[in-house]
Amino acid sequence: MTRKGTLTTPRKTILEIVSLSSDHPSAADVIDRLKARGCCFAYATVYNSLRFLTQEGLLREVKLEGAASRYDARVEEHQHIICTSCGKVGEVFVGPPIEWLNRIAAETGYRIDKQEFLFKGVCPACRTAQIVEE
Amino acid sequence: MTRKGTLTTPRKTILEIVSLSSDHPSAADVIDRLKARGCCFAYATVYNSLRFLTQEGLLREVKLEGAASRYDARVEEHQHIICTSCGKVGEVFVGPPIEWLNRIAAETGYRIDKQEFLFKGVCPACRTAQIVEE
DNA sequence: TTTCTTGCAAAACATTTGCAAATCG
DNA sequence: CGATTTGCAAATGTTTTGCAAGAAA
Repeated sequence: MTRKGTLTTPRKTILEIVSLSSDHPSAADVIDRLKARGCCFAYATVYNSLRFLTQEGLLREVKLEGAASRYDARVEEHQHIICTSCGKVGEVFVGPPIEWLNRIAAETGYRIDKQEFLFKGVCPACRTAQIVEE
Repeated sequence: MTRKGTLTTPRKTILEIVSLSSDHPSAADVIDRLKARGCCFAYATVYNSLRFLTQEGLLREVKLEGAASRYDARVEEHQHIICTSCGKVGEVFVGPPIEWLNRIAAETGYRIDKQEFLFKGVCPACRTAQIVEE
């Protein structure tokens, strides 16, 4: 079942970098942080490693704003909320009500297997800032 | 308020193409369909037009699977569900319960302004096909 | 004529691929 | 050894940019 590949040095290092980051780094961010540590792997290796780690369930790929995929070491089911003012990404652990999902399934005829939700709004810090500005 | 630009020929044609499509075409799809009609504008013009039409509220940009942005002439609030088997994209008009949104706002501290939901599952046709296969 | 649009080609990104060399098992 | 993984550079796909020429107000 767990047809594991090897947790090689690049893979282990990249997993560690993402795990220590709370900001959902992109591949480019990972490369920057590798450089900051004084080590560096080929682009292809970084992308391959991120794909490998995602397939193994050790990371989750998330698509937020912007073109680049970002990676999250929190693999538990959760969603994201992004601040339209400062870009800060929050985690959302409150799952959707089952009745709502059932209604969608009934109306569309699709069987629902997975959901990816992205909320947009204003984070607490920016809300405070907005009030001060007025 | 409605600081409108001009609805030029390229813009009008591209809006028409997206409006007549029910499959949320990407910029590349639009270019293909333009060619099929025997007319063709510069890449930049297609991208500019799509951005313009989106800003004017005549189209909506949607990010589904894949790298390319796709465009939807249904600008009313709704969400999407994609079949993981055949890729067919369905529309979801059942909005989320307000209590759930309130709970998320309370737990994250964010003010929620907008949501982008992508459901994944199996469409009716593919579900039938799956049953037949067994 | 002043401003907005278009066309074109090049640039900018994000990501993948092909292949030889290195490493793992 | 045979299979997997890496590095590198080039290719791919998507979107943007710079700028001159053209169309609109």
